[in-house]
Amino acid sequence: MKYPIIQFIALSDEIRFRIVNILKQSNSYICECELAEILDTPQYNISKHLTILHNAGIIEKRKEGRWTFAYFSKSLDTFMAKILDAFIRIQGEIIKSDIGKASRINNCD
Amino acid sequence: MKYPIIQFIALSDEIRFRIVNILKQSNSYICECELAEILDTPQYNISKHLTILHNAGIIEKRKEGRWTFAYFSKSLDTFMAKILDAFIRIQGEIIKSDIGKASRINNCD
DNA sequence: ACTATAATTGTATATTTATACATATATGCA
DNA sequence: TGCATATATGTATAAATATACAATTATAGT
Repeated sequence: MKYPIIQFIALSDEIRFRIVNILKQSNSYICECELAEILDTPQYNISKHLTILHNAGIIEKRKEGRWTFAYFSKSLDTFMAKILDAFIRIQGEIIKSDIGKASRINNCD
Repeated sequence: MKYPIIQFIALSDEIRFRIVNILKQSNSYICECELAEILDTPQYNISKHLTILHNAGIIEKRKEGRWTFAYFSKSLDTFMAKILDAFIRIQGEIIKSDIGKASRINNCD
């Protein structure tokens, strides 16, 4: 792939977009099993989507015991972070609906 | 499609991304046949990709005689325009290469 | 050591999407 | 009117991608 569209590909799937949205808006780290529950999809599905998001540099992973926590990449280029900020602002309320479902969220700071 | 990823889908294809990049960076309107030439792909292919970009609200079309000119949407939400600005800045030189190929470009203003 | 939980990975299938091809429409000009 | 150019569209195929399923690895607790 010659042109830099890897981030757009990563964000062009509904489940992946929702994952990023949850991580970004909640500013927290969440384990795979939690994401599987929130998004109502099997865990192996989340696992594969997280790999795609990670390869695009949008999220990071941290293993802790049995759990793998995902969080919005802190080293992500500021511009890319702004892109997502802007997009979330543009799109308004629709993409906020998942946040409430996250019960066991952990503050990132 | 419940979540607002239509723009990401539109930008997640290499040919479509290059079209948007050409239109955005050159700030001009370009006909389909010209795009087909620049991007070295059949005309019907460009036609279908333009439809997808148009449905995502990223580009506009203007018919003039035999030609259909495409141009970067002026009514596109300012934030979305900034998203693309930022992304182009992030990605640097790679996405500038198509611009030189456009010989018959027309200023948009 | 055994069991349960969490995640990963390989493969196979289903779905989606892009592309190819044929054809149709629309315009401009001789 | 006839012809060339530009675009659009329907359908069929090829390619890419997501999902399902099975199996494996890793960790924690009993």
